[in-house]
Amino acid sequence: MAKHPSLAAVVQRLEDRGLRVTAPRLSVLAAAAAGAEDQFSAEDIESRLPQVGRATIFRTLKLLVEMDVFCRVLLDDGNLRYRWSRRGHHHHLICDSCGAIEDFTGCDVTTLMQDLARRTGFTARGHWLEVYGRCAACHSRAAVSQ
Amino acid sequence: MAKHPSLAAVVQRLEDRGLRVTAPRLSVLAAAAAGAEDQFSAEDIESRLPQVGRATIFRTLKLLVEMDVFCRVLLDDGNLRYRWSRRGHHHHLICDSCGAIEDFTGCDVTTLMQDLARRTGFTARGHWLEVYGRCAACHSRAAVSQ
DNA sequence: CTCTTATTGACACATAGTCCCATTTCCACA
DNA sequence: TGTGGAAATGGGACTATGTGTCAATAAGAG
Ligand SMILES: [Zn+2]
Ligand SMILES: [Zn+2]
Ligand SMILES: [Zn+2]
Ligand SMILES: [Zn+2]
Repeated sequence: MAKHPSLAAVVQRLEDRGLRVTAPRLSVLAAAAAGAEDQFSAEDIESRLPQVGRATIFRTLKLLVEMDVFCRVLLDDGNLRYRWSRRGHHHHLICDSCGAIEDFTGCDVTTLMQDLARRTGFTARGHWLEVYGRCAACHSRAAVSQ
Repeated sequence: MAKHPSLAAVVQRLEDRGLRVTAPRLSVLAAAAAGAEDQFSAEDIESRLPQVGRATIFRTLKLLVEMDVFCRVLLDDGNLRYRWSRRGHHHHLICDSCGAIEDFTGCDVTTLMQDLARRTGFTARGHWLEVYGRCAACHSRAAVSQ
């Protein structure tokens, strides 16, 4: 599975929404794909694109998040990262020790929500979940160095 | 159940940690208790306490969050609120329509986590969950106005 | 009452954005 | 191929939410 969708697919989705395919938008996509990491901060994009206005960068990030091209990841320290979205409902597993982020689908909070509705009369429309811990790679690394 | 713990209890916890009970700290607690809402922003506190330095307000908020006197609530729009913590592991149900926040204990994400570990080898240390939807009161209000 | 040390306040700086508006650019259509 | 109108941009000011520094102050133990 590719780290991120083809540019053509994103362009298609922009056009489908009647939005323009502009140079700044393409630059942001390129800058997001350029990093070694699969995650990036707004600042990363800014510094990779000094010729693009800051307001435009934030507008574009917001747009691409709305379009589910990128998703936001809330780190344990409260900082925010962006990441190519795997699209559709998913959450993130964030490794404390190496900082890697994995996606995690098959979120089964529904039973939790149903239980909730029964108990409190609150109907959930959505939720935000981030999981912090230690990834498999860091586990084996730790096991080896023991 | 009281909206917030007694001042004496908080003072006790400060002393237990060897921290000083100072006028600014007491003011922040008073300002947090003063609002009509059970939630408040850093800015609310600032505006209620013009005589207290901004840095002190943020330092105090941070301290009280660490002490689990307050908790942070992440709204759907990304804004942050503070709230008297019910203490211990819990999450929030945030009503889209009236903005009310309810606490929700008995979070059973553990099975989810175990499943996760089996599938991905990721061991969860903690998690952050906020639930957005519609509260019971807003449901009945909607039913009446139909 | 006095000493030590935690804490404060002022201010500069940082990050993550938003808002405004004149200018530019895309692109549908003639 | 040209062009008008809408969409998007860039620059700059502004906001919210913090953090870091440091000299001055004050809590509270003895
Ligand atoms: Zn790791
Ligand atoms: Zn989910
Ligand atoms: Zn409500
Ligand atoms: Zn939980």
